[in-house]
Amino acid sequence: MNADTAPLAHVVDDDEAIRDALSWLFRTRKLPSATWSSAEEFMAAWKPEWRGCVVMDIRMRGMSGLDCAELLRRNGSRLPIIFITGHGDVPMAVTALKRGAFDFIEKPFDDNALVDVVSSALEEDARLTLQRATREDTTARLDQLTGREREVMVLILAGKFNKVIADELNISMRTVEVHRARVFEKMGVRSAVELAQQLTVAGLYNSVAPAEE
Amino acid sequence: MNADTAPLAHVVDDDEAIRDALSWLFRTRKLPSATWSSAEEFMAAWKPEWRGCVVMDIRMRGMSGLDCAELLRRNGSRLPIIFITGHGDVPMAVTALKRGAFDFIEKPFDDNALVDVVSSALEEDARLTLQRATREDTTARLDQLTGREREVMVLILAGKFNKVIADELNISMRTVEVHRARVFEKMGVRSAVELAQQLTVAGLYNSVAPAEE
DNA sequence: ATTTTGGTTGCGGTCTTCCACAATTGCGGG
DNA sequence: CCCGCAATTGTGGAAGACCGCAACCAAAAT
Repeated sequence: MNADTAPLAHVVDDDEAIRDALSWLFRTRKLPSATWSSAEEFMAAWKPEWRGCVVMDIRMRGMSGLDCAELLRRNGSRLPIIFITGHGDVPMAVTALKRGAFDFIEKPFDDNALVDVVSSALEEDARLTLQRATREDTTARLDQLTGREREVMVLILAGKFNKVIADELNISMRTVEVHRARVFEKMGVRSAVELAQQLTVAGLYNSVAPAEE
Repeated sequence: MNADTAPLAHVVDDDEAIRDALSWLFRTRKLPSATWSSAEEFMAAWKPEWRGCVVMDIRMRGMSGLDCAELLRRNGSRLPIIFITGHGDVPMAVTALKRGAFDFIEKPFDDNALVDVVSSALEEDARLTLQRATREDTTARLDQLTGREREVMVLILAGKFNKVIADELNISMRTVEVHRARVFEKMGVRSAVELAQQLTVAGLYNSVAPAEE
């Protein structure tokens, strides 16, 4: 794993004292971290493949932490975000958490508690990343299917016989067999059951085989 | 749907003025509700089949709202819980939400906002209830499988041929076929693909067919 | 002692799947 | 105009899935 994708706790705070304190804290606890002095700076450098988590002040000069989180989500990031704040109120915390923040911690915070939270955020990201990897592989395979193959696949997943599929698509059974074989080949499976299984673990089942009956 | 299972907004608050205000508010907005003057009273009456949501004060004489929520969860309830509080602090809100509370609202609250939250909580519960129904049906079917049938089912879901399954279990192919047919019959499906599909929508796939390969 | 239930097996046969070999049509790009 | 690709179809055969019928054994229940 190269430096760009190694998991990091990204500290985003416009207060240098806090950055230094957190940086020191994480270093002494063996948690890799990086610091950014503003949301703008962080967002300018951010890349989708970054792993780890974000530890961010809510109130900063320029872009707020909440807005930054929103922007991250919009850009497709799923990095767990831990907000820290000196003057947070309940509605703010509620909003942040309901929008998916990993945690919301008030200053002054307990060093051990914060390290624990960051650790679990890193674990969470590792878990999500792993899950996403198989999902992306499956998506890539799905993308190389031709339109007809996709149609056939849906019917296969509906548990229909080749004969029935042929009938519904007004093509010969033989053609269905060819498509079926190609689908299995491209999806890297050897049976309809394996196909269903793969789509299930990738969490893509419902997106290709809409519920019916 | 009888009176006991009709969706209700259960108001739990030891302040009669609040109970009356909420009761009136919900009544005028056509949201069915019931009131309870303490967590103990509510828990004593509570039944697992209750539908709707809970609107509860955090700070009450006797059992606190947080403890009551914990108790509810322990007893298997998945009712969405909306906390209201006059003197909440950030850590309390964070704790409540991270433990699964639906929302956390400070007094004085905006009537319209509260009604919106309760409405979405009711919708959420309806959604969960529906989902749980299919899940329970599937669980019931799963429960009537014999041990051997379950073993065979797992291997079927692993995409293995009857021949291979017979080999792994040291039984004849014919026996596998019999078990296979019974599994399909008891599960109410007609193919392995449908079986995988059913377990998927019921969210039980991973509990019966642990990831491997 | 008898019945029920779960697990087991064989036979024979039909239906489906899967595959190699062989070909045709239509479309877009070089 | 030729090439590559997607979609299409056919033939024939091997392999697997599925089914009804018939049966045996052991343990548990009645």
